[in-house]
Amino acid sequence: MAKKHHLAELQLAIMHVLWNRREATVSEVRIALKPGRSLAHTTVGTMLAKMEEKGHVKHRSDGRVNVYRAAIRQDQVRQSMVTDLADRLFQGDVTQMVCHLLDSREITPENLAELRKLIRNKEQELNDE
Amino acid sequence: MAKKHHLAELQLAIMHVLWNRREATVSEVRIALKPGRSLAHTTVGTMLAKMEEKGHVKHRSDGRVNVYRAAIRQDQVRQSMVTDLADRLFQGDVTQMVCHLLDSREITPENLAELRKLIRNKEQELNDE
DNA sequence: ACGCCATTCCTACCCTGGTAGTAGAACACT
DNA sequence: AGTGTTCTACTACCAGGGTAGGAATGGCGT
Repeated sequence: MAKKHHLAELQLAIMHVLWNRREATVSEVRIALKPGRSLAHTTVGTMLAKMEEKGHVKHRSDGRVNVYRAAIRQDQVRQSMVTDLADRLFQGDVTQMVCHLLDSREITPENLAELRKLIRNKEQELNDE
Repeated sequence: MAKKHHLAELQLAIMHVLWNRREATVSEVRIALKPGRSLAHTTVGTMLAKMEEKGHVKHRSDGRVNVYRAAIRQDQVRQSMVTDLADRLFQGDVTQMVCHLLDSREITPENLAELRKLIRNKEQELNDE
């Protein structure tokens, strides 16, 4: 039942690394973060430790190296954070939110086509019950 | 140019109060927050002061009472926070985000109809250039 | 006139995210 | 064996959100 997975900036970035490759050491995470974010090795390590306390990641020891992996799924986090924002910012009004989303960035005709399809499917689902 | 209006939980709640009524005193904000959130008078005052430093709200003095009002528009905040989340969580993939949004809560057929219309308008816009 | 009440201002505190230094273990090279 | 690198663990520190207590002030009821 949708625990509040509230991941902050850096934490999300780290999770993305972990979601992409199944496992990663501190160094690997640090390297992966490199473009755009130059952190000390220890910083990444500390962050991972904190995240482990919260249950976001797990680790196993391989020799003297810690290998981390995600302990929560990307869907769950996306789900929970999107829902959260929809509530906090739009009082749950999905339409409003999509509206802002469409205004917020460049939309290609392909995007719109996809969205149309998405909605059609959803309508189908509703009818099937 | 889309400043990062990153409003946290309580701050957003306060802004909502200020957006709904054009102006409010500390007490009024406190009362409005009451269902679900019982804060000391001073807490609300402190928060408003902090938010004023950041330029989120302004105030004028009416007698000995401070009357606060929003200094940023709801659209701006919505825009900036939605965009931000889309980037951080979906690398900017709007379709993905809408997809999660549709799964995240109860959608009525009316919602879907609205969304369809929204997309149609958007497609129209694109064609008009 | 005097004590009570509401209100602001200032200060303090705790927690979390983010950042990193320092110490110490383990290997690796010469 | 000595020096350097890499890694973890521990500790520290700052900023910001959130929370509130105490002091000061001015208004109000009786």
